[in-house]
Amino acid sequence: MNLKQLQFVIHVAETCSFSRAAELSFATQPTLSNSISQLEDELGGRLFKRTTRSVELTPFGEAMLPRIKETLHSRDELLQAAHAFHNPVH
Amino acid sequence: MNLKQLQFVIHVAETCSFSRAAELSFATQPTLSNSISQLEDELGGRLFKRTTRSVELTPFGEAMLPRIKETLHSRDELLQAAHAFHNPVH
DNA sequence: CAATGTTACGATACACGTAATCATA
DNA sequence: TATGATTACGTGTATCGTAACATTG
Repeated sequence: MNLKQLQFVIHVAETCSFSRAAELSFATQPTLSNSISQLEDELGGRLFKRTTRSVELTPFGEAMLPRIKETLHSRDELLQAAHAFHNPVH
Repeated sequence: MNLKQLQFVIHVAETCSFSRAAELSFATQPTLSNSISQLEDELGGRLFKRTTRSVELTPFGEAMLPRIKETLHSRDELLQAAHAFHNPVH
């Protein structure tokens, strides 16, 4: 599991599409597809239900999404805090 | 920035030693040293003050540590939630 | 000078993209 | 059958470990 995979999940959930999520992520569709499959294997279940015309979160995906967002949010706060430390508000 | 680097930081902070942290992390000292240097570059400052006999957190490191722990904690909760979803308590 | 962190460098593995394939609305 | 996801596969890069080096208490 890594942070990039989590960001991919967010983008897929937001766009309901692997191809559009790939654009958002500056990656190709296969790269994103593989990366998410790998994460799904690690988490023990599918996060998305795919058909050729639609992508939607599974119940498992719904359950994981808030946790995933929280983890990415923590990362963002960490980066912001690092930046703020070196550029303090006077 | 990745989760492994964050875990390395925790181990170094806990042991006050790169070599002991490397053991905890199942990595070699150079690997850990490089990985942390890379993170420090990305965050814009040294997290640890090194001498040959001691390693201690810098003020910047002190400031980042809680954020780092929080991010790793979020990841742990995500993994636990995934496990719990497939092994619900009856 | 002994213990510990860093640098250099080569090998291996992994991530990524291209191309081809599969699936379904 | 056209759109969009997956699989196959080769390549380039990044990660990791070994060995050599630097540093300092």
